[in-house]
Amino acid sequence: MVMSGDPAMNVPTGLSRWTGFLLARAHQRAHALFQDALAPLELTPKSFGALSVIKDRGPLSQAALGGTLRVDRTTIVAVVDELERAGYIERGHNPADRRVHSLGVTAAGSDALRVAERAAGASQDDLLAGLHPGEREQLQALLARITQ
Amino acid sequence: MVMSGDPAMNVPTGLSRWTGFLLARAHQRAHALFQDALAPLELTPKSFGALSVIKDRGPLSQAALGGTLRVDRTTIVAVVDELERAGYIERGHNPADRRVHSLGVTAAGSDALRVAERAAGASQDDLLAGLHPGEREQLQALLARITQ
DNA sequence: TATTGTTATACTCTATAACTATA
DNA sequence: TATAGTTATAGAGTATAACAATA
Repeated sequence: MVMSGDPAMNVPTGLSRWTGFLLARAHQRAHALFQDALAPLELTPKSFGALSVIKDRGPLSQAALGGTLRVDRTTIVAVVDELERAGYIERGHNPADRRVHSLGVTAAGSDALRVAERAAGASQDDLLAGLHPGEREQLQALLARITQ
Repeated sequence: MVMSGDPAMNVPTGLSRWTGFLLARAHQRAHALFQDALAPLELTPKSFGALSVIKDRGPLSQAALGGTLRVDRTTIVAVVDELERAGYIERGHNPADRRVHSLGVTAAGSDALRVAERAAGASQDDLLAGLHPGEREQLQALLARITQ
C-alpha cells in the first residue's frame, strides 16, 4: 500500500531513488522556511537550536553546548556572542572552574524562545502541509531512526 | 501504531520535535556516507548527481543541467570541468546554437556511473540499515511529498 | 537586448592552529 | 599536561557582477 515513484517531479527522475538527494532537498527547504520564520526574532536555525538547548539543559558550558549540537567549540563562540548580544542568554561564571562560562537563558530569552517556537511550529506546518498528522509522526519517527 | 519519541537520543531532546533538525542530522549523515562511498571514483555527491542527470537527459546544456539540479550556472562550470577532466563526460557542440555546450556521457562515464550506483546503493543500505524495506519505501515516499 | 558559458570576486560556514587563563 | 574559551586564518561551497561570444 506504499506508493513510490515521483509524485511531483520535485527531484530529477533518475535521482529520486536516492534518499540522500531527497534529504538534501527536504533539508534545504526546511532550512529556508525555518530561517524566514525566525529572522524577525534575530534568530537563525542554529542560534535557535542553541537557545533551546541552553533553556533545556542550562546552565551549561560552551563546550557542552557544542558537544550537544555537534558544533566545534570555535564555532560556538560566535553563536553565543550573537545570543548574548540579543540579550537572550548570559555568560555566567562557574565558581568551581573559572575557565568555563556558565550559559543561562535570560527572561527575555525565555520569552523570545516561546515566540520563536510558535514561529517555528508555523514553518513546520508549512513544510509538512502535504502530510496528514499520522504521516507527520511517521516521518518524524523514521528520520529519528536513521539519525546517528 | 506509530511510535514517536526519541529512540536513540540522537538529537538533543528538546530539539527532537523539529523535523528540520532531524532532516539536518539525517542529511549530514547521508552526505558523509555518500561522499565516502563515491570518493574512490573521483566523484562527489554533486558530481554524481550531475553525471546521473547527463546520462538520463543528455545531451543537454550546462544551463539545463544547472536548472535541473538547482545549482547556479556559475557553480555548474566547476562540476562539469571535474567530470570532463575525469573523462566521464564530453562538452560537445550544438550546431543549432553555438553558445551552448552539449553535455554527453562517455563510455567511461557510463561505466563509472554503474559502479558508482552500486557504491551509492551500498551507502544507502548503510544509512537505512535500521529500517525494514517497507519503512524505507515509506520514508522515500514521505520525503518526496515534502520536497518542493 | 537576451542568453550561454566563463572568470573574478565576495560572502557564508566551518574547521585547524595558536594563544591565554585556568586546572 | 590538559582543558575552556578566544582569535586569526584557511578551506569549502556557493552566489553576484562583469565579460565575450552568440542569438
